[in-house]
Amino acid sequence: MINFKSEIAKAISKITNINEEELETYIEIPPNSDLGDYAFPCFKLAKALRKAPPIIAQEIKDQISLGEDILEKIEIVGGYLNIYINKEELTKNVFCEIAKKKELYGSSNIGNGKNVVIDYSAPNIAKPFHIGHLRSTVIGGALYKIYNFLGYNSVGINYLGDWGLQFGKVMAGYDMWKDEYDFSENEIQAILKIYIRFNQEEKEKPELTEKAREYFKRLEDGNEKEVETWKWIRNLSLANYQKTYDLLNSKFDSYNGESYYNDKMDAVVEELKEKKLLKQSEGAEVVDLSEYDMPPCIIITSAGTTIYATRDLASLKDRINKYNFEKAIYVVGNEQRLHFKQVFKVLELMGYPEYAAKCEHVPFGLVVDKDGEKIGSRKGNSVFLEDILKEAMQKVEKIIEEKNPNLEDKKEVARKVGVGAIIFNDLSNSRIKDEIFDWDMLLNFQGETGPYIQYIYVRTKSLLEKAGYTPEIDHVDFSKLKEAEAIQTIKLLYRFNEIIENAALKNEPSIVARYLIDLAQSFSSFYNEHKIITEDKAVQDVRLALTYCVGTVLKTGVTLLGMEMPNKM
RNA sequence: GCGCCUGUAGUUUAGCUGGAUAGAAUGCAAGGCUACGAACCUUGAGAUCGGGGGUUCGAAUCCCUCCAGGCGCGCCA
Repeated sequence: MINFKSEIAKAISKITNINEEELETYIEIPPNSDLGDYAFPCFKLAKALRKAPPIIAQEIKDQISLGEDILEKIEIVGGYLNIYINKEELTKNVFCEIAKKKELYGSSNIGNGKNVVIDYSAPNIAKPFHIGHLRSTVIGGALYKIYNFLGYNSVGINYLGDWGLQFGKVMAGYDMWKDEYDFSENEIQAILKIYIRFNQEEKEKPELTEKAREYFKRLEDGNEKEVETWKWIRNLSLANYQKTYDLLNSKFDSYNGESYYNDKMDAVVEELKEKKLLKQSEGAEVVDLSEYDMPPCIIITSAGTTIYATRDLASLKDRINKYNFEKAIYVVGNEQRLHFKQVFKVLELMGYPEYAAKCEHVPFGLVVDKDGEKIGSRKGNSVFLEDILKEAMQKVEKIIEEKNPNLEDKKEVARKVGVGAIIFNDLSNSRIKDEIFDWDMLLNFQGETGPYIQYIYVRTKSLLEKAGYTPEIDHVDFSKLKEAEAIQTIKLLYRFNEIIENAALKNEPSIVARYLIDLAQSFSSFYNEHKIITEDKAVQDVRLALTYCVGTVLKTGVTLLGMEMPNKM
């Protein structure tokens, strides 16, 4: 495909003798398509060239040499150089590329097989998998697919919270109260009930905490009975989580959680000691970070135990050795910003600055309820993610009954649309802001939503089927494409790869989500205004090709976000 | 107290390496199905870009300051 932007930059570079890459970053897309397809703001060069912007613009316009296949015309408006590109050539490029690459259109190999380790989801075993875990799971899952699409080798790690005092609590509670609960139907529910009860009773009976510590100590020491119980609970939880992961289409390459690093932390502590980074402070062993305006990073508690920073360092070292990563991404809540800043700094001080520079914390806002309260497991207002997904599916099924009662595979469509609605809702807004969890909003399928995109896709698909269309670009007569009819949509299609690369650069899947909305809206307006199937065969061919291209890109984009496209809805 | 994040139509928001008229969606008002699918489309009203300074040809965007909300600031993760 022709890269119009870089061709323009190259041509301007020849005239001005300014670095091509620099010029390319200046090129913008005008707010209004009447002002051209690309714009070059000449103010940027005024200082370097010591000339007034309009003069620069005139000079560039007079001297620029770009082939007819690229350039249609250039106009000067204010200090801007408005560049109109050859639409026919653009369209040909886009159509041919999509027909050739199909659902790989937009992909690239800039990742070149380098490993990107993505740490996401990470539920706490023995605690409910609730709505709070949705964001990490969904954002991480989208990044996983996006990086793969760009040629990276994504490694998804589910850093399970499968170790710690919480297990002591569950085991102690289980031994005390197991006869009071029904384990025959839903074992995991019973365990959760025990855990919640333990936490409540613990407030009045501190001796329960002691008891939990004893149980956990026995687990750490490898006592057979506790280890067996631990395995049982872990497997049970994993099987339970898998149901949610199946619905969300989440994949992981490793489930190495905290327990996995249990025996790998001594080495880290030793290394820190060797490198003289550890300091005694208030009975604990810490890495002093005051030089970097940060509080100290605790490595060993005053009780002599390790802590999450220790585990994160151990896991980082493990990931360096195993994957030699190009990037290590942690999709973890905003509240842990400082923690990761500290851990990455300690890694740097340990003598791995090149890897520390490749570590990125990808934070996201809380999921809060309508009153702005954090939704957590402690207050008992927890909503299981699985139940939410199921409720969304039921809601969609009801809508299908109303709108399209004769639809085949209602359940399957309801799953794709309902789950898609929730995923898309989570991804369409900027990561860092809090997400308000509100049933009415979540299940409002109007407007900028997943179902809207799916609906537009289904329309493209049924239209192509009706026309018996197969993607043969050769017979398309591109001169038949009148600019005003579809060019906005085609320009969007052209930018798809740029969008994906930008989303990866910023670790921001919402860029893709919003792009898909734009594309769907753009096509939808086109579709509504113009008959696709018409008498004029040549025009029809162009429009069908466009329809095919839009459908293909919508599907690819949606898949990257972890959603599925229904064939009908 | 210190640090970080957030503040844009009634609501949810895009734009934030400064650039052309601040884009959407929802809700509201009006219109469009004898069908290439109305879960759609078209049109309209609705914004002191949290307040105040500053930097400059130009600020929602950069700097300072204040206000509001959230998160974090040593042995939970």
